[in-house]
Amino acid sequence: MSPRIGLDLPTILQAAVEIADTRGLEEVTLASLAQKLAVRSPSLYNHVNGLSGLRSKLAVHGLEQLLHVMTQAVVDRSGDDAVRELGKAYVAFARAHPGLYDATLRAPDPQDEEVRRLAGETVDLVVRALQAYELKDDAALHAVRGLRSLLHGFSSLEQRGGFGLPLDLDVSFRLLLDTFLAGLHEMKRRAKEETKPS
Amino acid sequence: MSPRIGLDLPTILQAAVEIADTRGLEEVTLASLAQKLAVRSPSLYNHVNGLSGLRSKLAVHGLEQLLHVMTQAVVDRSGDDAVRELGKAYVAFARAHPGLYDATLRAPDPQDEEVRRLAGETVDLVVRALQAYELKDDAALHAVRGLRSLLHGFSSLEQRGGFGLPLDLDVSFRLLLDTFLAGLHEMKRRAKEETKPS
DNA sequence: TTATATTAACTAATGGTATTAGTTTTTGCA
DNA sequence: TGCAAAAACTAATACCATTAGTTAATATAA
Repeated sequence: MSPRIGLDLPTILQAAVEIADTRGLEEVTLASLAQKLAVRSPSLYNHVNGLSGLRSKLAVHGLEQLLHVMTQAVVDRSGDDAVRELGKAYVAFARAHPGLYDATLRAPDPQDEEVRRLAGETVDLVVRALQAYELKDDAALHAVRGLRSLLHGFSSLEQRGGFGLPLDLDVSFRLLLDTFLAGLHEMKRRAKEETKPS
Repeated sequence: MSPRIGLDLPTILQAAVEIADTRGLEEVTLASLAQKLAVRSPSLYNHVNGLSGLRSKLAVHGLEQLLHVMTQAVVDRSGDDAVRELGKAYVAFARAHPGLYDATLRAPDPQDEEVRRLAGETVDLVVRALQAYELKDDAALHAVRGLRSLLHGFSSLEQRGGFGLPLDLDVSFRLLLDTFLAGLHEMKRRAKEETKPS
């Protein structure tokens, strides 16, 4: 029923994450992974459906971890505080796991059931964090997209060294989040204005 | 002095852009490019320094075009209007040239002189567009980073189909920009408050 | 007009990649 | 003790980038 213990998926993923985070996602090849695991590359096909299968599993693995740290960040918080901690957790994850973070964004098939489930859970989490702003209907979902755009954009550009300026990155990030939050408050105020014009 | 007319760099870049925008940046290989140009792949080495050289030239080419459309977008505009048009131009470029846009973000060497020059010019352009908000010192540069994060994040996620929700993307983008601008105004107001407390 | 130098494009060869087919070997269980 | 399952293996194929060395076209000088 179960011959040869050998490799297992968690071991493989751990090694792949290590390569991705230290050498970059492009360096995660079946060849480099097999070498790291002291195995011949065809052997990996017993655990993973080729390179594309490995990338899918890596993406799911990353999304799970990202959702986890985001979930931890918002427990017992609400409003600006929750959003700020959420943002810090997101950026911290991308910094700690640049390759794995990269992998989460190359989910080959958005059709993948697991990916869709995790994406949905993440959206729900952020919607809850944004409750304090009393956004109605689709507005909350648009805000989720906005926040995600901002977090991903900052993380992505930071990783690629896209910010050429000699300026403190943490300050930039804090200001960006502050500006967005101030904007959310303003939108909330405007919405109230409309409802009951003096 | 000049034998065999044959290929030239503009022709090569045009073909590469076409492949990138239709099939994705990963599909831009020396092999696929050579086939499209009805030439053997080693011949490309007479014009471009291998695959990495091609990617560099593609990145510069994309940055030039992006800077151009952004420049056109802000002429004779200022304040919210300028920023909104800038944002719309950025997103429109990324939508029209997904592969080329992708290439601009994988500049292998941020040391590249041409890349640095274009990046600097782009920053200057955006700083000018943000003049109306009277941001002092580094604040303007932080705001540039913020705006760029938001624009890149939205474009990147849109391209990767990262937004699973069935929600109008243009509305999301407009709201995001509005929120950011409202935030900028609020920051400006707060700064004035500090300067001359009533 | 002819000869030469320049250089683009070529062929051939090498090494790295993923992938498939088919074989060997280990190990749990009958 | 032997059998079946499955993991890891070897061998082979196809595609990729890249380099070395050859062929051929053309602008310019003689």
